[in-house]
Amino acid sequence: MARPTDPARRERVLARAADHVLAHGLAGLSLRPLAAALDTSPRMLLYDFGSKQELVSAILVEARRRGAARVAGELAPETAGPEERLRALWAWISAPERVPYVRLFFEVHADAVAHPENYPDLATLVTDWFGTLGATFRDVTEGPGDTVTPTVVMAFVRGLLLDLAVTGDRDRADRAVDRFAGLLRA
Amino acid sequence: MARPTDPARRERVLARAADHVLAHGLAGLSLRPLAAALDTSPRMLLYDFGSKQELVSAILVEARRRGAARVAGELAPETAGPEERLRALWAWISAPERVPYVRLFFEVHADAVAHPENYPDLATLVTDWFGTLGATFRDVTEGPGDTVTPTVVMAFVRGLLLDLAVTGDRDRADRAVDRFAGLLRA
DNA sequence: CAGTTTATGGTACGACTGTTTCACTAACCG
DNA sequence: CGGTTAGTGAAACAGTCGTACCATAAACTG
Repeated sequence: MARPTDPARRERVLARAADHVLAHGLAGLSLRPLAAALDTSPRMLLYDFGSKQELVSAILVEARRRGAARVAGELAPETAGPEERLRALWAWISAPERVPYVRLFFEVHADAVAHPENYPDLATLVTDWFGTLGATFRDVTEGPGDTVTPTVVMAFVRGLLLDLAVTGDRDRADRAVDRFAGLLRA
Repeated sequence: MARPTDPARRERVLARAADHVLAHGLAGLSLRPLAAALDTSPRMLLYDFGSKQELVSAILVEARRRGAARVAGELAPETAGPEERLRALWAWISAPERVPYVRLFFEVHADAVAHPENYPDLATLVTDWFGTLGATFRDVTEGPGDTVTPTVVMAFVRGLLLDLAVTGDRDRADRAVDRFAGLLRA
């Protein structure tokens, strides 16, 4: 034996690569500029990740991991009613700090819709928000196996997020949340 | 003077190019394969459109033109209530024939969110559905200047479209429309 | 016919892509 | 020390990209 491997180095590079993708998007990603921005070389990226495709996968997993880590802790005080929880969800997901994640979310999903063969397990990625959201909106729900309520809420939130991301009209978006919250209460 | 120009040829190529993009997406588009699929040459594509960027713009305009031409005629029988019109809107936009347009819509918007500088007038593209939809949902509206109602409806529809496109779960999507229609009525 | 303009083919340029190969250094074990 | 393995730099490979240049054919006017 000799010179033990250093797995932490790969993780450091991965973290900075995820930062870069969250800041600049996935579309134009290529190894040489990415390596330059990360103070490394395309040689090392392939040494650590095998191929560009595997690097991208690792970046997406990392981005998803970061998002999931936060949604668990910061969301859903169980006490309030569904209307307040919708507002909390919207406030959290539409906050400026979340913009990079939202951008990446839409980028990946748009690409997945166009080329599903590259994303074998993406359908589950959409539906597994329902685990947390089904719990969050349990009392508006009709039975424990109800997937329709989270579907409705998430469809509205995602659609409104896209609207906000494109138009930047936060005022109109916030008022739309008010209106939708009113519909939920009635 | 000599040999008069033939503007119809450019339109023929554009129509077939739009077909190709609607079928295969914008992401991996490049001139040589596109030209091959269209029985022409990259040389001629640039001769007709000036640059790839201008070609893409023309294709997007053409795709949008086709979609707008249909939505005017096929939608919104003014007689029915808002619930029926929502169902009609959903049935129309989620029909299998619309899948290519929906795919392209999400692809363009995702790219626009990541790189807004390339789409100077995209915000209007999102909001001008409100002209037609504001008319469609006029009676659920609070006054003629109300943009919130169409925002809510379109957010729900777009988000649910993305869900359907990714998961393919039409059953759950249709039931979500039922639920949302119930909320609108109440 | 000559003259003029549109349309087209072929080709090459420079830049960029992901990946591979070769060489080399750095760090560890016995 | 020698031996072994991890890490790394530089360069090259084979390919694609958008585009520009040069020639030439095709269709028209006078």
